[in-house]
Amino acid sequence: MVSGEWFSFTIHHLPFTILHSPFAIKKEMDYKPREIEKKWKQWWNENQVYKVSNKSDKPKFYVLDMFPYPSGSGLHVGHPLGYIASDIYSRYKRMSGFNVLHPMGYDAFGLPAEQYAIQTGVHPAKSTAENIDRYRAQLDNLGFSFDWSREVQTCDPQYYKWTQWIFLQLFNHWYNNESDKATPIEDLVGIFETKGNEQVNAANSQDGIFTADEWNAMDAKSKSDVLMNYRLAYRKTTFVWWCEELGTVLANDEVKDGVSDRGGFPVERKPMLQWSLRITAYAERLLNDLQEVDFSDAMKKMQGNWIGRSEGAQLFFNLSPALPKGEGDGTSLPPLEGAGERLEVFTTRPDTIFGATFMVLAPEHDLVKEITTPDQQKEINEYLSFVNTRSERDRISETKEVSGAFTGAYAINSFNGAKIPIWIAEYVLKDYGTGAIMAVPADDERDRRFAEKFDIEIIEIIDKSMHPGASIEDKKGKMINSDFMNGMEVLDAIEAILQKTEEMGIGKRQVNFRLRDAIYSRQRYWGEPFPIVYDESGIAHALPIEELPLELPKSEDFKPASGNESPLARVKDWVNLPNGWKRETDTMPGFAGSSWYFLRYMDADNDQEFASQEALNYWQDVDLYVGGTEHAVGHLMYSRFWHKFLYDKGLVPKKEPYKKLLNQGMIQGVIESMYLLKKKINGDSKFVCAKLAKQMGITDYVQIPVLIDYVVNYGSPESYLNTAAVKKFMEWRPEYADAIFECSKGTFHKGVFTPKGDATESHLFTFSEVGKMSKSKFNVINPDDVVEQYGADTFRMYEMFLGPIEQAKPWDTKGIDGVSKFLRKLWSMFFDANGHFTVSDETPTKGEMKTLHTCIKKIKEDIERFSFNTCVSGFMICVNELRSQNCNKRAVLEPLVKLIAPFAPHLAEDLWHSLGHDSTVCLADFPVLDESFLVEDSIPYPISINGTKRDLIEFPANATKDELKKMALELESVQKWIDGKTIRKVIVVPKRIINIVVV
RNA sequence: GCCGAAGUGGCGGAACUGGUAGACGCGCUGGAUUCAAAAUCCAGUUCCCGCAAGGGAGUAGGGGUUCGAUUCCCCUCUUCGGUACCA
Repeated sequence: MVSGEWFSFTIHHLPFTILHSPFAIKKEMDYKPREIEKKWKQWWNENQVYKVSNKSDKPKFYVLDMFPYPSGSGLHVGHPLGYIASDIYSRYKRMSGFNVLHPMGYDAFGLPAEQYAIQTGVHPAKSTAENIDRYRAQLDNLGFSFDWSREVQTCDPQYYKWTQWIFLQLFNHWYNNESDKATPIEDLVGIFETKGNEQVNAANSQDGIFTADEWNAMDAKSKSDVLMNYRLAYRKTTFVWWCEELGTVLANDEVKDGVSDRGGFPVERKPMLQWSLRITAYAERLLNDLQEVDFSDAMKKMQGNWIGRSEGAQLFFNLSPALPKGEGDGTSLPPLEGAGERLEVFTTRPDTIFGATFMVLAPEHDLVKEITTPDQQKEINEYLSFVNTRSERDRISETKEVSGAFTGAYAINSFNGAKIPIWIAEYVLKDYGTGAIMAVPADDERDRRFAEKFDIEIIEIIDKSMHPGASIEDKKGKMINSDFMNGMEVLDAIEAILQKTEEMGIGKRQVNFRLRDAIYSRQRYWGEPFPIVYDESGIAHALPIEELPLELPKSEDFKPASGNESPLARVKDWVNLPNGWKRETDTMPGFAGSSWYFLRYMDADNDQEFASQEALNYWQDVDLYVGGTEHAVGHLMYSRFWHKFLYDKGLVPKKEPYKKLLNQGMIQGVIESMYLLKKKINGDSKFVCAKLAKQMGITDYVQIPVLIDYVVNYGSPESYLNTAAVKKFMEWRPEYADAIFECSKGTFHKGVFTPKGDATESHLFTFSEVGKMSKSKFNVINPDDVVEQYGADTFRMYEMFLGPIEQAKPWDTKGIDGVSKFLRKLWSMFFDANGHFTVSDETPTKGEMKTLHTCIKKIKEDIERFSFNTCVSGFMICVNELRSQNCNKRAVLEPLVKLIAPFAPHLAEDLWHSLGHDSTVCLADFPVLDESFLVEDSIPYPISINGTKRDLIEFPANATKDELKKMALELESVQKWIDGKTIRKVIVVPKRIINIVVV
């Protein structure tokens, strides 16, 4: 550019440019990302650009990332995907006039650090701190705009003080179903003292009813036991998932497919005394309030299914003792007392009662012992021991095969006096409903299988002939063989029987949830200690707030203890208090700290409260929460539950913690593996080429994952190892130093390649598949390496460019060159070949302004709908167009720099300062769209004949429909197609298309 | 099995409310520059027929609604995610 142009600008227009004549700035001509990134990161840091205040005139906006668990392997390229998206959004909002809270922290308690400690002896506190340092360095490398002054670590006593405090609040409350909110436990004591528990409508696990007198007569321990059954955090013996390998109990969502989610170890059902949280009290609200939040339908569905609400009825059946063979009415049943006298089942289809030809109890059901007749005792015992040997995996894998045993006892159908035999079977679960069902083989698939196997009568009760193809769930058909319901439609019959059973006092409407209370105890060291002490009689007492945080003792002995004991039990001087009381030795689970961390960021240093009311009222809730779907039923449910509890207490202003949830897809890795023959050849291992292995049976070989760095063309079907790679592989895995490597080109053995034909080197095909990026698959790509080569801005934009944020996709470094090239092009628009700053203050052309404003419109719209991949292509189009226009005008380039600042902040900051600014681009105003630049004089109209495009013609933008129609029909290209035909119709869609229909 | 999401060139993907299918990028092909390479720049690139002009087909497959369908409806197939004796 000619430098003379620089002095023609008007000074009031852009006053600062005078300070920077083109001669004053001498830049390196090339874009050097690593240099400028280092420089501006430091500058941002020194100037505390990202620090955010709780006081502002601007509207608030809270952008939250799911904080990471700092694992030993560090971040891989998949982790930052969500962080980049949220960072772009935060920066965009900040520039658009919002006071943006965008914090980061660490979910630092958990099993892996402890497993690592057991293997290596390194204390979890130490390894966790080291991992956090590493994560921080990796995160810093990517230029995120986090306000680190608000960092939280869940293992920090100043943080978990409040985790413990919230736990104690849960401990000190019960759930009142009448007012539908959590209520202080003192209130409940007051009710018990005056009225007993009969009138209390609470979420509870209490069996039986007591009067005020009975309550008042109880000793302290009994009272404490009763109250425990009402608390929101309670201790009870329940069947829990026990993982022997991990030495701890696990929650429902930590068990998948019958094995532990972490580590994949077997789990078993076991009755244990454990702390639990009564999340079931909130089931209905957790379900209903999903309507208010902006989560994906898939996410809502997942949570809805997990909660699993079903409407039905609770029905009671009188029991009948089985008559001993060949005798009169002598009974072998002991008299039952209290509620146990009747069998209680849950069913969604009370209308089918006349088809109930047997009852099934869960094997663990309390009644089993009491009702089993002597004749059947042996059979029942055998079945119970069979059930005991079955792992959860067995039960899951054999869902088609039914098994069971007859107790010898009967239930009575109150409507017709029919005697219904009572069985026990694995397929009925102790946990769900009442742990007992009435089985209707005519109308239930499992019940039918069972009846067929054990030759039990099947009574058809619904005539579905009018509804061919309708499933059982459709609830269609006419009742038959059903006494007073005969002829009714199913839905009417359900209503009729519900009324009747309620009148007769043998049943009532009931809603059931699949959701279980959350087991909250872990027999581990590396977690929050419970702020609970037990007195001599075993009554649990809350620690007073002054004693919080109850710090985790600095034990070096964190190995799992024998039996069900927790490692903390061995720290005797910590457990045993001077007054003879004992501390709880279990620790809290991983989800404890993560259930409320987003609130702590609002006021992270507060040592008086978990966060001040002022801060909570300012920030309110999370506007945008970005994270993976894997937390759908765990973390998200727990934190919504805790938040609702705090809301009941008036401690947080909103019912729901997260307004909008964005789920980023997983970035997967490519797993490359080699085929190792199971059979050794003369004592040596042998690997064969993937193409050879395909011809063999799957049982002949095992797949050995190989470090992807060695593989040529990794990720493609043509991936292979050449001779050099095979050598590297042998160095890496010395146990295979003497192995034979056979491929179609020849055989490699002990450093010698024996070719088949004239091949010169080995060409050992490997097998490629897309899968999880993980240390054990040797396919981890460290973002640091990519950043080192291309720079953080390129990395950020490339990750966004890969595809829609919500979609899973495999990492592929090919293609990053395109983004890198784009940023260099953008850079080069500001400098000439000699590195002179060449931005001019000339007035831009209409075309240049149109290009700019088209881009502004696109970027703004696309950021707002989280379509970051199309933003990147929008920038590319803009830069390509401006370059073809040879644009170097400040009035275009300066807004462009601001536009791209959320995506490539380092580059933008550098150019921004080159443009003469002293303040940061991060807080500059985001460019505003001026539609007037987008107005067109003419519009290209596709002309189609019968829906097929035949021409593309520019017509004046202000032409009327009739004019357009006339002009279109006159076109030569149109005449050709309509010649000799009849025009049926001409459709003119202004600004879109003209379609001519001919016959 | 049930629930949910998706299926578009050689590849990643675009087309937001039914209106030019394949934007943008990678890769590939040709050319310029260079002693040469890298880098850069220019041109081309859905498939089929054709030198071309042009024509035909085409968004997993089949059917439908419509002047017009990647988009809406029905059926089938495939892939991914969730969940699973839930009564």
